[in-house]
Amino acid sequence: MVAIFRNFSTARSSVQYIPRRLSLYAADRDLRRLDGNSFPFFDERKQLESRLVSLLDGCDGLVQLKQVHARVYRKGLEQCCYVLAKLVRTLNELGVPVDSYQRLVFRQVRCPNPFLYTALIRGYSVQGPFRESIGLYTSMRKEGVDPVSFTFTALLKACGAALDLNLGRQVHAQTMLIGGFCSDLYVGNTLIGMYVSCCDLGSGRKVFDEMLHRDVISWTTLIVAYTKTGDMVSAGDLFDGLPVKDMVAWTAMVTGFAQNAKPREALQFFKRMQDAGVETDEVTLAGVISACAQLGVAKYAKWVQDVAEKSGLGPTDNVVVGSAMVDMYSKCGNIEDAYLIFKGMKERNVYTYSSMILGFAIHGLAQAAMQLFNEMVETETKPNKVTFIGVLAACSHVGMVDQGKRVFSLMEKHYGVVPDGDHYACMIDLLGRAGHLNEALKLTETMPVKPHGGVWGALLGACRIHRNPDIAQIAASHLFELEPHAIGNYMVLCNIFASAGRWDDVSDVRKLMRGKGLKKNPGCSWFESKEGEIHEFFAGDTKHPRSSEINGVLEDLLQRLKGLGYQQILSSVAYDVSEDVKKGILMAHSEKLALAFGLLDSSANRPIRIMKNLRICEDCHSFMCGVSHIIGREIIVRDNVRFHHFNGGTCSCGNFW
DNA sequence: GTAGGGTTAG
Repeated sequence: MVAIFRNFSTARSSVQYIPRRLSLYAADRDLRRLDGNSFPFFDERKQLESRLVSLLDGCDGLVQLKQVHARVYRKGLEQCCYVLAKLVRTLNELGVPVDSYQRLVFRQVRCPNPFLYTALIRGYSVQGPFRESIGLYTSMRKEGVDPVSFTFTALLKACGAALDLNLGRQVHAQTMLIGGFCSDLYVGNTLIGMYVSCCDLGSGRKVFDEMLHRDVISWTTLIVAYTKTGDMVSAGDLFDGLPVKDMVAWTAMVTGFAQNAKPREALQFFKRMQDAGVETDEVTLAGVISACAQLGVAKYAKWVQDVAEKSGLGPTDNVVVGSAMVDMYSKCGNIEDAYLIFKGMKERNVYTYSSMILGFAIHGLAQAAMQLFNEMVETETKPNKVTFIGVLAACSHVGMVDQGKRVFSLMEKHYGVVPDGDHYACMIDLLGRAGHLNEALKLTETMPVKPHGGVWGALLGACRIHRNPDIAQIAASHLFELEPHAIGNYMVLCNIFASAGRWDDVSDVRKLMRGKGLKKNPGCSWFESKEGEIHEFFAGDTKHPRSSEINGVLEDLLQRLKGLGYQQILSSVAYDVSEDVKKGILMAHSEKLALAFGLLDSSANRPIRIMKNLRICEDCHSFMCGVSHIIGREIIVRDNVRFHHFNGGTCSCGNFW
């Protein structure tokens, strides 16, 4: 593929490339120019052409389109590139495969003009095979037909879709070589897009910097490129310099923050956007809702639903907003509201179903998830890879090993979704949680794709549940290579060694962490008060104004639980200290502080909702179970992985998390 | 002909 365009720089002046087709095309063009409007025949023909084009415009199905095509023939316009280019464009829009119809139309034309060529090139650039676009461009040039600017936008799009940077560079060179196309605004913008798609942000930036004229699209293309690499600072700098900001540019920033796990910044930006009087549409809202989902706070969920309803973009009628809200409510711990939104939606797509299935999964409602999946496959909505992650996760969280294995084996055969590393991670999780650690290890070592951090992490997590320090060491050695800075992995291994009383190993891991300059993430829980304020608690925290009341509540709960036979689980402390110190550490865990505050603050009969940044420990889990029994109220804890619904002394996770 | 989207397991 080196320099496929080598010969074309001189194509226009080279006799060998100006054969029959060009002369025919030129003759046709000249004839029409000479004809002008002086002949009544020409006017008639023009009218006929326009009528056929508007007929094509109105076609919304292949049957209609074929009828119009037959009419084109009957009227003797089967060589008219103006009408045929429109026909090809309409076929492209309908998603008809280029080779099945458009190419046939094209072959019957003796001298295709640049627009007909471009229409076909565009077809390939959208649906592939992308390289066919280049092939067509090559023959176009061989025939001496000059490209137009949107020939290049189509070609560049194909290069971007094919992720072929080399080819993109060659097309870029062509735009400069054959006559100033690179100064066309559309071509410039598409060039930036091509470089960005091919992961060459530097070249995209260079095109942007050298453009004579830019518009808001040039800026936004680059802003999005920065947000996708996680560089929100550069994105923000560009945005600040953008002279006229439109809704799309604002949305790119809001969504960028949400996608980079900065939900508070996303909401702040959205508020700025509203203050600037910029309109909101479903895409903006999708980003805002995703930010609210990450915060997991009921107050924000209600607020954003209000905003959506007021903009006429409520979840009932808008599938994008609705799907995002299903996810948001389930991540706010409110699976009932998530399901209400889901049921109320007029249209549901793969995002809607996947969000709901994942919602059921993280709330431990495996049967509901399976049932919904079965309902889904009876609709026309095809499950995708995320849907299967939801289904497998649901099985995993309740130990439905056989069901999970069955789904996994049918994924590719029945639904055409090839299992990737993520799906294998789910399977390792499923087997490992259920205690089949050797089988899980074997699958990890024999899986057809290279296991990533998620796979070894699932195995390590299973070793923690089933206290297997030996397999844990194997998993951890891979993890420390793949994710050397992920503190959680080191902590899990510490905990596994601590539970086994292997304090020398604990100390080795701590040394390893210190050597890499890693520090444990402090445990943090938060609770939303009646007034919608967020109260944050760290482990061992005494800074809260009601700290002494909180301790009083905890002491009282502890005594009452002890009366029912509760014993503190000292192995949850990964420090080699005395029993009394361990007991003290356990009672100061952040989720216990949040629970006590929740009891002081919230209204009776309402569930107490606590959020936590780390996984809940065994002692807190057991404590929460007991408290839910004593107080007769539901306690919902969202840890970094899933939700626990504590009710009447048991948890929805079945002590299996 | 060019820009922004919601769901991802440990």
